[in-house]
Amino acid sequence: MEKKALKQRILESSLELFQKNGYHGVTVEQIVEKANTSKGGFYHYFKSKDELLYEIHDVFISYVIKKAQETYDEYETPILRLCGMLHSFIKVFDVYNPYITVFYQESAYLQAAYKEVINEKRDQYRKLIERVIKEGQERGDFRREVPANIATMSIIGMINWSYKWYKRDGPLSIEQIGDVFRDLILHSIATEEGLTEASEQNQLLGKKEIVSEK
Amino acid sequence: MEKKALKQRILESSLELFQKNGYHGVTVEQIVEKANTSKGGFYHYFKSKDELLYEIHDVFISYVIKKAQETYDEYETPILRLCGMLHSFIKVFDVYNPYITVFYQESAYLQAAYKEVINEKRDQYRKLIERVIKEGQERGDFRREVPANIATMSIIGMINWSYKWYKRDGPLSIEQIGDVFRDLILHSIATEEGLTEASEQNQLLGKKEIVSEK
DNA sequence: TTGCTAAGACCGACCAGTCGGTTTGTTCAA
DNA sequence: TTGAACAAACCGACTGGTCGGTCTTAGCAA
Repeated sequence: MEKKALKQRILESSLELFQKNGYHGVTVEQIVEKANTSKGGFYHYFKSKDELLYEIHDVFISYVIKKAQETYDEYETPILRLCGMLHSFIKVFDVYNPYITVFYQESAYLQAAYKEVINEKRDQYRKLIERVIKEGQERGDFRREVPANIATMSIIGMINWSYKWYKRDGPLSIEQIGDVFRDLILHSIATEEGLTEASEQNQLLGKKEIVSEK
Repeated sequence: MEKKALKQRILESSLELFQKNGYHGVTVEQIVEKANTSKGGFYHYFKSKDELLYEIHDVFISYVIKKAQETYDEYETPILRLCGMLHSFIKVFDVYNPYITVFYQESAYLQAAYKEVINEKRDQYRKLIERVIKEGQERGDFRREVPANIATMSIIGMINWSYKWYKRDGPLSIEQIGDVFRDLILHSIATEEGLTEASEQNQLLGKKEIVSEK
């Protein structure tokens, strides 16, 4: 934590500390010390500790939305779009890992005004996934009897929860986990036709299908 | 909050407040006021605010484990066991709703010693589900190519996440959600044979299959 | 009288945020 | 080229308020 711009240093230091001790388990004093600066430096860049928390939230959710939207635009079919979004979101876990923990653990402590902004964006993300699923149902790729909103939340839940157990240095790589998630999700909502289409398309893109070891 | 034993009143009051404002967003003073007692009353029953948090965690996770174990013992086949455990866990959301929120939101703030005890129990629960899945794979009910540990965490994640969006007075009943979850999970991990077996058995137990509206 | 339960005034540590200041960088007139 | 004038970046001692926890006292049942 040295040469970078001070604001960035503060963000990274706080993130690391928040992840370990929670927002309320960390004092501004500690952040300032880890970032190698002072109270003055901190309050020069942030109006308050609350604002810092908000900024962490906003950086993260904005990035996730951007990635999802890009993926949506990149592909044409619901299946490819869904797989792509899964893939991109899973990958965020590697890069933005500390952000994620703070995002899901501490959002309760956002001030009301900030919380509203974040919830708005969170909803935007949800709606994009739901849209992909609905389009897939219309096209016959996904089973129509599954309520799209519940399916959406299931998928989001399944992935999001991994922030609780996934460890970068654990036995499972993020790619492995992503492949299994894709497999599970496709099997859970795709129709027969959708499933075969999916395995064809994913083969084209060089994505691994999970297979029995023996 | 009146007639009941004071300890229970304190628990319920704190739960309600924690759910709304988070552990650190609530003072002992507020708890005491809502429970219609005093600091003296509070510290007579709890060594500290931390201990109260621990007790909330413990009551919840112990109940969940007990229910899961009972369900395991009640049924014979992996499919019935899994469906039963889903059902019982989903139902906990209605009864123990405030506990769940606190459990998943505030466990970061448990003191190290307490945290260890809770993690131990949490693991116990995870292993029970994983066991059912592995037994199902051996029996040919569940697809063998799916890693049991990831499947377990997917299922847990899917269900757990619903504490973030499920509302008791929302448009979706807990039974509806549970039915959809069961459908999604079975489709995601069951084999062809497992699926047909599941629909037969669930029909016997009077559980609804989800169907297209039109 | 004894012993459990509870009341509530009080304490002291802790911590977000302030404020008067210094240092560093930038601009521009002479 | 210089250095005066200004501004932005950064420092850290201090404060005011908050809140978990203590302690003395009081009610009351047995």
